[in-house]
Amino acid sequence: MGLDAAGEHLGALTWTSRKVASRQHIFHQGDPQRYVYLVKSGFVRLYTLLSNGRCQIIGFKSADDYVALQYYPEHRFSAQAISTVELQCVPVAEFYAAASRDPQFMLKLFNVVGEDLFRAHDLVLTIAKRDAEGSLASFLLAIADRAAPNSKTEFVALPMRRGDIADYLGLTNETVSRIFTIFKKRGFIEVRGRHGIRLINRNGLRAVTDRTVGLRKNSELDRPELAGPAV
Amino acid sequence: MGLDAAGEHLGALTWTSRKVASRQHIFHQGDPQRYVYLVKSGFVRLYTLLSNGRCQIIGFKSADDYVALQYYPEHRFSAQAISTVELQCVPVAEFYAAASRDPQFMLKLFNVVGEDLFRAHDLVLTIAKRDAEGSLASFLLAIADRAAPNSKTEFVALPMRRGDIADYLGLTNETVSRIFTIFKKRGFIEVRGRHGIRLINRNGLRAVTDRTVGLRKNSELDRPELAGPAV
DNA sequence: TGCGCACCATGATGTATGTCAAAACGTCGC
DNA sequence: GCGACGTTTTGACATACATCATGGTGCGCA
Repeated sequence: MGLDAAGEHLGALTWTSRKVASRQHIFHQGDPQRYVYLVKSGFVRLYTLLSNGRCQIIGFKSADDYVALQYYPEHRFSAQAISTVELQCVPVAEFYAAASRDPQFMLKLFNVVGEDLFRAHDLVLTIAKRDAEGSLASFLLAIADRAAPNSKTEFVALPMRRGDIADYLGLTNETVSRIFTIFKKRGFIEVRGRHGIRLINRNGLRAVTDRTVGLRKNSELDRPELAGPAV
Repeated sequence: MGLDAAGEHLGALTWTSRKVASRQHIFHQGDPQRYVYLVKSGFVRLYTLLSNGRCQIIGFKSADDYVALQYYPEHRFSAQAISTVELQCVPVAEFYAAASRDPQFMLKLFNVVGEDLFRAHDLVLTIAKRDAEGSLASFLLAIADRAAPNSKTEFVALPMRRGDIADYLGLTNETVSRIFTIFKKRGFIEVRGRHGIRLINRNGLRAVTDRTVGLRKNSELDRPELAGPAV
């Protein structure tokens, strides 16, 4: 998914390296989009600012993730470093011109956005009609899996602050804090300083994950029927 | 965005028409993906079913919208008709093979998914940390705009049930119902039978839209700084 | 045209989580 | 290693919304 996998045509592109200090913005929502970015190291948070000043975090990006992978004149959200970040940047016009010449790469980009879409849907599932414990449990498991897929390591880095998690899950930092304490007391996790935890009991978290509110026995939902064009 | 705009290469594809009755499924989450669909008329709801039986609606599709526009072996959500629906279907393999031969069309597909992604982010904004009135106001304005962009017509079709709106916004049908009544009493809307409303006071709704809960004065958020690779 | 059922509306009540306040803690600079 | 600040934690309280219960209504079908 990184530069290496970008196909031969892209090697010729004018990638520029850029280092961004923690808390600095990479770009702002509404800015004209000049570059497509690829994260090399560090963590980035993407957020939208509403007219009333509210901040909703819509995702976190880390190494090998693309940022602002869209073909649109202006940025639709803001991107801010939450740790020291190293990026590679390529001018948008050049990027898409090259991609258009390489259908295989274009398909790959299509898939990357498709994954982002899937993640966005997942975020909706995580926050809608789920109680706060469920949301946080879901988040912790997801971030652990994303950092080290099918790994059994217990340590998980949490580079973002509690407030960032709250702004991501649609909670308040107080609630996030309280639930960390609850999970700690139940022996699900162990807090290692401010930027990391150890997942001691993943199954405990998984059990919490299924809890929801607002569930109504919705009839006729998933009855297998024939798919495809024939009737 | 429709078949017409699909480019010359796609005219040769074997599109099949299919008519689906209300409440019938087009495909189920987990089914192997065989076709890409293009809605010609009617309304479709897309939803995910969680292990605990909860149903989260992640979107509604209508005329000229693609459904299941992803390059992935199985469907990641279910699609169900909420009215009589006419579809056109094309086998996935054939679809992407043709798209790969037409970079311009591939780029178009990329943009369609990009729009879906934007909508998904918008859904997150709509439901997270917003009170129920804000969510519903947002929803009504969005659906009105989508059905007839920059139009002043007051009538808006609501083909889905109250429960569907609830499952979309992360509320209960009772709450949705109550808020419809509130909006009615305030003179924002007028309910026209079960499947339509008239937007009488859009600005009233817009005012409600900005209300949130859980807002904390998040410092250092959107201070304009320099974007791009240079520093 | 009218019946019946699914959908919708409204009421009473409990609870999760937001809000406000203040103390404790970890981290970063010196 | 020390101090100071921003972050996190904890507590007391308020409230919006889910829940449970019941009655009302539009609409599809005979």
